[in-house]
Amino acid sequence: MPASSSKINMADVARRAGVSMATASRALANHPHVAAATRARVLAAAEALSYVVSPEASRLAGGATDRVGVVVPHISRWFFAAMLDGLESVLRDADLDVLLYHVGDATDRHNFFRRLPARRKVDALVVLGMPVDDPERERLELMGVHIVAAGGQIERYPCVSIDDLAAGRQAVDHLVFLGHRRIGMIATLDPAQPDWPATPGRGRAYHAALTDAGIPIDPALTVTVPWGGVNGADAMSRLLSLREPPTAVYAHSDEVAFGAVRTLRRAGLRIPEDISVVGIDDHPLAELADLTTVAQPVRRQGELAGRMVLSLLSGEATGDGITVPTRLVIRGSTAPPSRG
Amino acid sequence: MPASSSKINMADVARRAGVSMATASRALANHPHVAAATRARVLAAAEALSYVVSPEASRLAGGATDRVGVVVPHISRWFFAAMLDGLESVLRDADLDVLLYHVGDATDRHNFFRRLPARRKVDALVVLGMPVDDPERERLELMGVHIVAAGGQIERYPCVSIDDLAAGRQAVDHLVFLGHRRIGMIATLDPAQPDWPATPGRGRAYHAALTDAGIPIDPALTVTVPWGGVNGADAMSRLLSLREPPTAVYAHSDEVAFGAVRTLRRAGLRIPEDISVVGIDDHPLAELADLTTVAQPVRRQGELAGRMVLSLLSGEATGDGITVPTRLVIRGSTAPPSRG
DNA sequence: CTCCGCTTTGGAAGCGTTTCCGGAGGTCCA
DNA sequence: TGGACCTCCGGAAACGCTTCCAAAGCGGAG
Repeated sequence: MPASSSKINMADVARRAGVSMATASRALANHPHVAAATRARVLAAAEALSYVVSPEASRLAGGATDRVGVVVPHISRWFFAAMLDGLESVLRDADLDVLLYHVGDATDRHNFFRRLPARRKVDALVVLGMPVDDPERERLELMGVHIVAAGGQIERYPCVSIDDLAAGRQAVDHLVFLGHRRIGMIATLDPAQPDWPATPGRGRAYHAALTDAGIPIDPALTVTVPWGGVNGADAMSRLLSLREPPTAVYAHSDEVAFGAVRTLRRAGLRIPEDISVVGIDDHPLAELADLTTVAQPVRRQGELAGRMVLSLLSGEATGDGITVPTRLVIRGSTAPPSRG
Repeated sequence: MPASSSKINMADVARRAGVSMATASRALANHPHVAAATRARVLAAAEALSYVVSPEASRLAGGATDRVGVVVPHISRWFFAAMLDGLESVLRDADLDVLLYHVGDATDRHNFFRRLPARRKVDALVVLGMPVDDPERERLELMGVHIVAAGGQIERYPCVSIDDLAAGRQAVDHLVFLGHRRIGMIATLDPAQPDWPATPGRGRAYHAALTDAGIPIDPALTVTVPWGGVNGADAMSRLLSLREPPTAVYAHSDEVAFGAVRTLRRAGLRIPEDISVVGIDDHPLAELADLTTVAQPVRRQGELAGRMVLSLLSGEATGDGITVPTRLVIRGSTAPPSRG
């Protein structure tokens, strides 16, 4: 039992390599101005002793934490989980640890931003699908914490996301193209941030598409509900109870569309013969449900956000943001309306 | 601009409170043998200076990291994400930070366990739905890292999970009770750990239930596929191509069942009139899909795992594990067979 | 041949806590 | 009244690293 295994430190490595601690530190940290041979000797010694630098000591002495925080409003939603997946893979490959923070409502968020930077726990922060206001941002930058946004429509920060307006247009234009003129919309809002419409672009797209097609906008055809499948089902019920129900429905997200489909099926309506349904996201189950949708590369967005963090940490300037493309995926839930 | 705000340390607090650093440290850490008045004075000083102890320094000097790691085989699957959600909420309430590690195949896992404990990055580790072998466990315990398992069938470690055998029986017994005698099973395996059947209990349940009901077991009625919706669809196709297809299907998880449903619908079969389908998990979309399933409290399991970590960290002994109950949820995807 | 400047290395001063050790004062009982 | 013991507190030594400052070695320009 190598009882020493837990006590070896950089001094041991330095001794074994026949150099000073200063040199050992430089070699291990890949600093310049270390002779190749020396560096190799140090690395070999470290390997032999299976030595790893103590993150705490390193950080205390001025190094980086090698940790990045991720702030998520809803951990268990597919969208965020998939994003997190991509993000984590990139960060892990770069030997960075991922600290996960769930931040629900505005109060949570406020507390979070107040406490986190206190003693730098992370080198960078990735904020998924929620806003960051100026004071918060300033505070973080002051403490040397970089910040990247993803999956939201945050304009003022380095950010990777889709173009919600374009995505929405792909969905609604598809319905218009099929000949629908009475098109319902199920918009969603985040229950945790009720005052902040989750995806305003998707709503604007609806109006723009109808206007462009010369279709008058009937406010009764828009229903806004908190995100979620059952709420989507409720929304659809409301739409069905209209004197003149829509012949097609545009849901802001696939999960909501699934709910709508349930309602329609229970009402005995056939999809797409009696009514068309289109969603956004391309949730993995959308394929199984045969749902027409607008696909967005979710995991990829997480990866890109990770890359962004990496370049930020390495001092490179990043562009102001990346917009990833979306793509209409036509499946069996949409068809021309049966009657004019 | 309080330029000093980022430089205040415990010495400042101690000075302001008129005590030594030793006392300040004890007061802040809630140690005994500190006069109440003194403690109050220190706390007030800390508050006034909005001081927070440096985790790095604290750890370096012998404290805890106040971090716990979570190891997950698949971040974006609902099951793991939901578990993570519950876990994070408990841990965050206890002021512990959550480090997220995605570990895919066996190689990943090996590397992970080799590297992690090197320099204690965490006080405890929660392993979600994957095995931990004895050497790994020993190593961790040696380094003072506690370990808790969840969502798996790991018997030898403090662990929270459902009883897979019981859950499977609830599903299959239900089909038997309805009068089905020709029951198919879609079993899954984890693509990342092909040699380690994901949920052996669910398979055993099938055999036990049929045997108890005096139904002979036809190996052709069992199809094993990698986890996932599309694979579930494939499996169902294979089952349908049998000379004598089943009148009911038991899928090891809801996502897989969704795939099966798709295949059945495409084949023009009605559910439940022509064929019954039952899953396990009670995925949020199962309700929308009207799928009969066996519900398990996923988020709750995460919370319980979190509590377990908490008591482990506070030195309390935990029982060897917690088994949470499952519950059959009968929806519209199951019914008696149409013909004997 | 000397001086300048560059690369490479070592010494040592922190970084901000925790905790061991010891001392001061007070209480309680014989 | 004199220990024995306990509570409360301060001094100072770690903890393991990074980096500033200097110094040593060496090549080439003048």
